[in-house]
Amino acid sequence: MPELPEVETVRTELDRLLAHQRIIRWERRRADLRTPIPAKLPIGPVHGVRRRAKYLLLAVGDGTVLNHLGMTGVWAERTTIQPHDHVRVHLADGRVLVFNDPRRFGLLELCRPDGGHAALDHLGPEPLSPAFTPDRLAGRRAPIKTVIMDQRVVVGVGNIYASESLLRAGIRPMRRRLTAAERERLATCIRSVLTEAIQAGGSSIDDFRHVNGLSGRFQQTLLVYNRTQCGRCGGRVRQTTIGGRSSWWCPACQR
DNA sequence: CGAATCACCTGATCGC
DNA sequence: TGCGATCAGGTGATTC
Repeated sequence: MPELPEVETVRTELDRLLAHQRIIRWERRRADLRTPIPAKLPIGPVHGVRRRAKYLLLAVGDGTVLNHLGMTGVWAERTTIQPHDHVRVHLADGRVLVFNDPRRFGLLELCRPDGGHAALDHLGPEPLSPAFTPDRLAGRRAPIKTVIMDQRVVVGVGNIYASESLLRAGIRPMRRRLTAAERERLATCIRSVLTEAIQAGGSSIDDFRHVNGLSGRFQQTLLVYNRTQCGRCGGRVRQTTIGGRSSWWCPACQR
């Protein structure tokens, strides 16, 4: 479900909520996420919440907890208990932070003592860092949409923002081997789409929610994803399966 | 090695 | 109303 803008939105909110707080207990209600949630997780003062790709890293006490929202993972501050609540994090001030994930593609694990984790080892550059250059999109023969969703090429782009970036860049998702000018345009559009989506608090197509339960606003700005009419030219949007994922594109705006 | 396919899991929706 | 088929924003294993 969540791509970079959604994870970054959650990061900001968790960081604010946990600032100057102390975790006194991790209450594990059910352990069966993508991998089992460890029985023992670090407690103590929260030093901060960082993000790498679509992963969240919570620095707590003398350890770091790695979290991925998968498709349907949501963090919420509430004391009630709901179906699919996997973990309840008890804070020293009495508040409770809950991780809820119906589809269980999420992840909650302990990082190595050095703060790293195998899941982070082969990730490409952050799209909003100078390390993400257009030449990252060269040298692959797969459809370009599959290439930009490959987390080894560049991180943070999922199905929604891949479609939106390609619409903005005027490139059809099934195209292979782009020209240098097209790679340049696409890299620029990936950055602008993600930046604007972060500013809008992410997109809530289905399950994504802020920590306070509110929806993102960027879905109002989407031009092709899950649409029948192109938000740019008004023409009919085509839907095709690429790399096993539903893909939307505009034959008039994209070549 | 890269590319393509599938599996993981629950819930919502659609057509009959 | 009920039921089966299909699909959903991610990732990783497997196969060719």
